[in-house]
Amino acid sequence: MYEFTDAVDFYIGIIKALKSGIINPHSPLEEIVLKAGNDSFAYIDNRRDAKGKQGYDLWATAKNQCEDEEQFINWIKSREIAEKLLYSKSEQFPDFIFKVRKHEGKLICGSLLELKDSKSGSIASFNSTLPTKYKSLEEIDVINSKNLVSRVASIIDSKLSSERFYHTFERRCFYLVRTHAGKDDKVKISIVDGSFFETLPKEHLIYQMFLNILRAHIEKKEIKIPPETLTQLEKALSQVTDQTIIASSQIIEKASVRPRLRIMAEVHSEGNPHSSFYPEVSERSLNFIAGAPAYKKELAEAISQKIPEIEVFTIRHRRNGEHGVFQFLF
DNA sequence: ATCCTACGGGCCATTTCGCC
DNA sequence: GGCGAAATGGCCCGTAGGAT
Repeated sequence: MYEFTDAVDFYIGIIKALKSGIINPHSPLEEIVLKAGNDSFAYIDNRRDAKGKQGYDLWATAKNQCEDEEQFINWIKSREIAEKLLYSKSEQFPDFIFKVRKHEGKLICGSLLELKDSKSGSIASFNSTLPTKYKSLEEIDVINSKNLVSRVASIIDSKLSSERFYHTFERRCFYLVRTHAGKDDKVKISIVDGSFFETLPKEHLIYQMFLNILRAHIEKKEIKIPPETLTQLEKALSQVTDQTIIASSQIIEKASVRPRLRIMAEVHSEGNPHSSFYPEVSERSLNFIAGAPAYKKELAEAISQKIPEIEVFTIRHRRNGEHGVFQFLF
């Protein structure tokens, strides 16, 4: 049992589901996740369709522990979950959270999973939530400006949610990425470690962005700003770190529109494992791609033991170094 | 000629606000 | 406290023009 166990189990789950034919490479990503994930989630963002379309009830286990429906509803309400939220589509970050586990006295797993589906070869844009390697539940609450996600997760994680570091321990972020969706000969699907996308702290990314905009204007208008002023500005702008504040629409005096600034992020091809940068990642493949320690020998052996036809190799991310790739061809 | 990337855009569900 | 409107968060598609 190690940090990546939940993601690896999930990867194996997808392969098994593909092999058995209950899903195919063109099934909706949500369906792939739910059919492969088999009761391993502590949070599902779209609980409405999970239940309605895929027959996956996040609350099934919790319900079974209650005597009847009424008792369950009362219990949920005592945990500050309104009944109408049980099966809603919350549109919060993230799409899925795996259950936490305890190993040698420490919390592990509980990884986050985001879905990105795209008809083209590039990864669908990130809107408002910049991709990172780790996030804690506490940070998720800040991103969402509410704590629905952590409330739901802690109910499903039941006893383990009272562990001391439950809300603060850093959880791995994984991204289930599909490119060339619908094209049978070109489609690629990968579970990608957030480290593939995050090569700089996101705070750095944000203020550099504002500085770039400023520089471009200075250049275009051919105006001179003393270097000291720019240094001061850089210092001031480095305080701009909170995407929630950035993304809220703003009231500008005398304006009858409220401008809204949302930071979206497009993945560079060096950060897209499906791009021509990484020719080793084949078409018609399902991959698990992660930085250290994922490609350590023990893990590779454990995976190969379960699914012998998986190929194991490494690719080199220009900025974040070696990443292990587990590849299954379909 | 074909592929790829950057950018712009459309659209919609849920949540919160604020009025009655 | 209920209700409609406004605010917010999110998804990913289409396309022009550059790269190969």
